[in-house]
Amino acid sequence: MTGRKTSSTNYSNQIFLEERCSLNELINLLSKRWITEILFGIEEGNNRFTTLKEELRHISDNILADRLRLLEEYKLISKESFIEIPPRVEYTLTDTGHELSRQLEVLCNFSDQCMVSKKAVSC
Amino acid sequence: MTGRKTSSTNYSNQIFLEERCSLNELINLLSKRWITEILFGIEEGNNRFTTLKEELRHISDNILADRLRLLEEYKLISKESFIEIPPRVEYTLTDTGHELSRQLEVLCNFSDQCMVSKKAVSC
DNA sequence: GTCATAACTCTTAATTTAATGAGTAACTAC
DNA sequence: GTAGTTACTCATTAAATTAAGAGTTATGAC
Repeated sequence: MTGRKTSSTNYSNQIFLEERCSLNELINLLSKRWITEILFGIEEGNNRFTTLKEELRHISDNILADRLRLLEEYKLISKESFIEIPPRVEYTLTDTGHELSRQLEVLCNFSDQCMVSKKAVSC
Repeated sequence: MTGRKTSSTNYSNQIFLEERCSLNELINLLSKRWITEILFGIEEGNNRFTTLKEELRHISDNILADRLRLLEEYKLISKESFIEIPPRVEYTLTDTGHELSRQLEVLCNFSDQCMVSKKAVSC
């Protein structure tokens, strides 16, 4: 999870795209592996680190931690820590998070119909 | 552009996600760099390799070729080749492609409002 | 005193993705 | 006969992303 090399063409191209359209910024976030499932999981009330980890059986700890951090940074989820031993932390969707989730469900219906098995079929 | 290693955890996790929800397959496609801009470009009538290359100033040839191939494979665009010298090839959106483009515009409005400068603001 | 627990962090290694730069075909204009 | 055109392909290198595995902290249960 070390930072990017901001002097690379790779980086400046990403910036070019994000400046052209904020959709590219959103897609860049959504394309991080596991992130949609984490968002949907939290929406459905699966709101803790360990239970999310159980649901998404193959995710590794550092990735889950990173994704939760990202979602919080983008204000799509918020985090509440309870001072207990062992610690308890709960995540919930923000209003923006709920709105995104709703939009993604629409897109999901589209992909269900149109992305069957690696190739689109006519809608 | 060589193939993936299908025995990796990286690969099997991607499959796990795509089987969980087809949205992940769609996002995986949309997350390929430049692909949304190519889709929008073609929608707006910028329908040739060279002109797309000019519009997206920093894209490299092999990436553009790969993205066009992908979009065609997913039946979001179709390709017409004219037997001329120098060759001429034109791309157009399929019905599915138009529908996707429409859906992405909605998502784009969302991201315009909510992804201001790397961090979401309340809607 | 050893183990378990939750929610993480850190380093390193494997894998995937994107970029660079050269090359191709077939013809036209100069 | 040299350069220019379009729509590509190919091999190599650079960079980014993901995964693996160990470590942390404070406490309660045994």
